[in-house]
Amino acid sequence: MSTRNTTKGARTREDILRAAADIASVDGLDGLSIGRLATELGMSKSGLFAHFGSKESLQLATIEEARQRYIQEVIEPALSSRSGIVRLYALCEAFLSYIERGVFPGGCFFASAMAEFDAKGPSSARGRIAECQEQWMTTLERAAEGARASGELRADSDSRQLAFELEAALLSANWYFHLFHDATNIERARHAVRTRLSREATPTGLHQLLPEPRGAG
Amino acid sequence: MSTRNTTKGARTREDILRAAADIASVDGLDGLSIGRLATELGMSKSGLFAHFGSKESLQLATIEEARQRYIQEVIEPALSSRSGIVRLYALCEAFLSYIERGVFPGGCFFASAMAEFDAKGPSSARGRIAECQEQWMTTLERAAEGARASGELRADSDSRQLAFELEAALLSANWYFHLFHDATNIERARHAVRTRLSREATPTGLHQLLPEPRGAG
DNA sequence: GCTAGTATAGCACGGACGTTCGTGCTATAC
DNA sequence: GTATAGCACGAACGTCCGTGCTATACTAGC
Repeated sequence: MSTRNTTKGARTREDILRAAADIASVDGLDGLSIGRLATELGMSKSGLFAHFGSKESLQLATIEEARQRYIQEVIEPALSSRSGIVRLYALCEAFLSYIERGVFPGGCFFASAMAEFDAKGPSSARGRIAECQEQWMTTLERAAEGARASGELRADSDSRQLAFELEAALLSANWYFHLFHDATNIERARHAVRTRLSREATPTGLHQLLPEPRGAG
Repeated sequence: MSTRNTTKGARTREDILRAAADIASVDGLDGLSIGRLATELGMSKSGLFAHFGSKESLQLATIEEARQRYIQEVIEPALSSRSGIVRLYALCEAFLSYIERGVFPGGCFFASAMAEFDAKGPSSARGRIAECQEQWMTTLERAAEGARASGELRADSDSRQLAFELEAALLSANWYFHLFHDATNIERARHAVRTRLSREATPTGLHQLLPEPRGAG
């Protein structure tokens, strides 16, 4: 698949980054250590290190790897829904599914990273994480704005506020699901998303949210 | 004040724990290092270490210190409000104010700690953090339940669900406020809390939420 | 099949970590 | 005035960290 058709070095690099993203989702990007990563992959510290040249560079590359996975597992599936309130809803559902599926073993990589760097001083990793988070919020906001423009959300709807509230529910689902090992928290977020969207929807939008009438496929 | 009236060792211990809670709110309980803590306080690593005997014990004690601060700065002020929807609202406002005031330099200590231990394996620190978080959720839930019992929230209201959604807004306020250095996110949470409570409130409850009529003080 | 170049391993470094130990202050108790 | 307890100190430990340097193994093109 994505391996082959490329040089050996590039392939091991990908292997490294996959493992790095998994570990970092659990232990954080600072907790990710080169020695442990090398052991886990059965290679030497220095051999692994040579691929990146610095820990900071490894962290940045790991973020990009996680970003690709996020796009593939959350964004793209949802963007295949037609725009409007359905897409907005699909984005939320795609996120919750991504948590349930355990795409990263430590829960959402970006939630973990955001929390880790939240209050720390500036660094390139922190900056990149903030960019990613901002971009995700904007994705939600644009979807809401699209739904509003096509009359599926109320005209006086505040898209950024709505995005904030939806994201709040999604994030909390992630935290409490893992902290208490209790999937009920994902259902709570689901419920919150649905009622919040229903409240903000116009009758037209509400109709889009309901299951398709028979014979539509 | 709280110093004096106690032995010297106990006072230093308090000083240590105050600094430890501040540092841990920024760098996490694992990122909290004994050497750095000692340097910050102008004392020796070993002298400081002797107060606790192990890093794990220091972490536990730091959690208790943070818990006391949280109770003093969030819980107690809110519990002085009379029970019902007003108290529930006061709890949310007290939390947001606690974030704004910067009671911990790294934002909410327990939010940081929850995120840090979220996906990690069991440890005494993780267990204690989960307990604290559970207790806070229960505090919100009980306040909601009280409001429902006294007819200020709708009879079919789901108190735990409401607590989850309020907490979601509060947590996200904390994350995004610090990540983007933008206090707008606190206002968004404020707005979310108010509308969510208004939606769930009965006419009686709604009246409680509005500013007091003149002459009431 | 030899050579160029890339990929990995080996080894050593300086520093920070948690932890232990022996020692010296500085009060209080006798 | 001497014995005792509490508190803090400096030095050292073993381990792990990120990072360099150097040599060896592999791989690809002629």
